Amino acid sequence: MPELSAQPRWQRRAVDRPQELLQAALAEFVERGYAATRLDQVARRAGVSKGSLYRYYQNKAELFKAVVRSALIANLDEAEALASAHSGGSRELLAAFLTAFTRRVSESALSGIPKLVMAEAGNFPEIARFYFDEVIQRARNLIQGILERGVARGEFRNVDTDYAWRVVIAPLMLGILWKHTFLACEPGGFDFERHLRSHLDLLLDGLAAREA
Amino acid sequence: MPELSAQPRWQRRAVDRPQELLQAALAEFVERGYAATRLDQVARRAGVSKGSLYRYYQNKAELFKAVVRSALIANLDEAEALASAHSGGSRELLAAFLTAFTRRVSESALSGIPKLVMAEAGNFPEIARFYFDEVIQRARNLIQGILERGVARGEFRNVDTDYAWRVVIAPLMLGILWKHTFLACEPGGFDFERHLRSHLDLLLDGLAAREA
Amino acid sequence: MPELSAQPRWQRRAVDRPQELLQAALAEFVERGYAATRLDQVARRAGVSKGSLYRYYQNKAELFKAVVRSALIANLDEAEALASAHSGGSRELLAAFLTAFTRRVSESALSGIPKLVMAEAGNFPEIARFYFDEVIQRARNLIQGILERGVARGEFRNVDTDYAWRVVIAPLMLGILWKHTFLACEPGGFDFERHLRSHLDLLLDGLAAREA
Amino acid sequence: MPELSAQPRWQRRAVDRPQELLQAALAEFVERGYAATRLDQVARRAGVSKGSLYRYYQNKAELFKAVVRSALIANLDEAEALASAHSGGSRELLAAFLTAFTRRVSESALSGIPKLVMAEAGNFPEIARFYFDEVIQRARNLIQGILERGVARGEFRNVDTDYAWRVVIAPLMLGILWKHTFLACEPGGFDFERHLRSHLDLLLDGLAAREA
DNA sequence: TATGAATGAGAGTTCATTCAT
DNA sequence: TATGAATGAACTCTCATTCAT
Repeated sequence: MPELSAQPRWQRRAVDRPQELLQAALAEFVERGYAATRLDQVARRAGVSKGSLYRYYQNKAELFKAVVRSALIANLDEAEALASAHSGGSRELLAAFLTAFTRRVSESALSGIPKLVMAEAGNFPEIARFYFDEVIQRARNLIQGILERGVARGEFRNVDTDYAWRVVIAPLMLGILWKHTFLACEPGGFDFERHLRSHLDLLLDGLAAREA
Repeated sequence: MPELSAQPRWQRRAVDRPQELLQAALAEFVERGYAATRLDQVARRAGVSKGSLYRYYQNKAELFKAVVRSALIANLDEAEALASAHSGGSRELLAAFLTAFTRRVSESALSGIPKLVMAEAGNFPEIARFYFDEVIQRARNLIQGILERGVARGEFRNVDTDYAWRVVIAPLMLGILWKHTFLACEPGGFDFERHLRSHLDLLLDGLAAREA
Repeated sequence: MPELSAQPRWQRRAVDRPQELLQAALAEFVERGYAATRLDQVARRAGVSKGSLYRYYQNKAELFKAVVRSALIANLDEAEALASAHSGGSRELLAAFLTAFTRRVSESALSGIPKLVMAEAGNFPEIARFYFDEVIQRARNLIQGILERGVARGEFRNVDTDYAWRVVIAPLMLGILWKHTFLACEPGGFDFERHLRSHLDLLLDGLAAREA
Repeated sequence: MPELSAQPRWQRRAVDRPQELLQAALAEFVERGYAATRLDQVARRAGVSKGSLYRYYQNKAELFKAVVRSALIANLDEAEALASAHSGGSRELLAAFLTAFTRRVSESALSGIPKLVMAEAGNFPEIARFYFDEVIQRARNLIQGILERGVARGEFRNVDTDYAWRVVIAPLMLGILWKHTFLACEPGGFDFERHLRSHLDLLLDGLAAREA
């Protein structure tokens, strides 16, 4: 009675497959970069055969794009949600956003994505564009919005918001970079919290001593 | 009949070749990343045959390291020189340094190196370490020194200099990133001068509005 | 329309492939030596693509070692079996062994292995050592054992068995050499049987005329 | 007065060059085999530039042939000389020849040549043929002549001289082989003198015990 | 449908040979 | 004439992709 025997060996979790593949691929791509990533290894990590990959993704480049897309999309919604919680002062709002983002970077493996995008932008212009449109632009809208609101309300000085938003964001990117590039070189490790505090301190109050 | 045999098929240029090869390789590596760069293409760009590369560099990895090393070494001395010109106030000193660095990034092709290092750090730990030791650490000494001097002289607030130096540097890195990753995505281009002004403005005076 | 798509372009033969590859490689290595053997050619001879070789053997050197190992191992057991058939006089035993070995050399393609090992010993010390340990030493034990037994039983003169075994073996090696090096040069060909008879005749009774 | 200055830097010893090159090449070819020998290395060993090689030998194959030829020719005359000293008994003559040859093998670097020829015979049929004609055939004439003379004079048994000569020679070849292939594997080394004694002992008197 | 053996284009690398100097 | 930089064909090896099973 062959029919009686339960689930056929494959199809086990055909539904979860894409997710598992994306996770495995994300890890490998972040670890080694696009070119140095072996599909063989991705498949092994996901617990499937190399051939099966091609059932879900047309080829390596498509897999890569899917990885980036899916990783970003997961994050975008949360960021947006955060942004709409705009009660309170602009100062607090900005701090809240930067804090939330820093937490995320320090904790999640997803922070590998920005690094990946930067590294492969030359070979994948569409990825760069996608990231720019979906991440950078949204971040810009968010930050610049906060800045303009703050200026309008008299909480912030009248800064050049068209460019200032990048300066605001820069230490976040540096944090990502540090985590993925120089962590191994720092003997004492890197304290994200302290970095955040330093960032907020300088950003809000500047370096200059105030005369009494 | 001198005209008969026109110019020779190739020339012996043992002295200049290494430099030419490094330049060609730098351009290709920055454009495509390590793995996607074809030695064939590097050679063609330098105007030699693929085999000639191997007279000067043992293999692809060595060529890569040589590219990074030579590009960095050229820059380090100047940075150091700049640092020793320490007359004047700390505020001016800091501004001078950031300005000089921004100019360099915006003008020279060498700014591709940091991006390259970040992208390949995972596959070339020694390169990451080298960059960290020779560039990052020097920059840290420089910046942190200026900060501490400024604090000591009462020109700056008493900030956490152990971490603040990274915040100071972050917009420079973002500038590099922008140039090499997102320039093509920005319809209006990127104005390094304005970015610098914004950076200095925020860094020195902060966001917060001062009460009268 | 079954005729439309004729036989498949290739077949999966994971079980037989290694053997087929070894055979093809053996032939090529013997014919040309290690360095002059092209993997391309080995693959073609085995009826597979170049890339397939690498599924079964890590690289050329490993393929070479596998060839030598597998060729030897096949033979060793038989030799051993032969040796244990030690009934009868020592004279007959020695003759039986030399005869069996000569037959094998004259008939099998495996006799190319010793020649190969000799030729490549300089570049593959491990192969030389492997051959020495697995073949030469066994042969020595076998022959020297027969000699000592013969001496003990009064069948042989009291010869220097520590060195004599090599003299006993020498004409076998010469036979191998002849087959693989000078066969084409001998207009009348080479008669292994006659060589063997000559060998046994001289070995057992020597050259010297006996006085009545 | 530029003419006054003594010998121009090259031409130093243009006459000796070929000899020096042959020596260097012999050493390299014996050490590594034909294919693995680098002309670069040969040139360096001879103290000239790679390009200069081509002034004396058309290409690698020609150099190889010249090496073999010159190495052999040096030896042949001596062997011939030895052969003509045919006073005394056949037994002594044979012993004298084998002794002389063994000495030569154990001492000179030229014994690498036979090994080289055997190894490369497949790729250089002309070399094999040359060696066969110039060395093997002469050796055969020599040995077979001694054997026939001995038989005719009643000093030797009536052996099959057409094949016996090879059996006589075999231990010499084995000696060469041992020196160049298995020397490193023998912990106690290899005593050529003892090998020779064993050879002569067995060859002349055989293994068989004589009944009283 | 899942597998992984088989493919084959293309990469890095080597080196005999040539030729500008 | 001697040199060694430059060449380029040819090789080993890799791996994304296909397809027989």
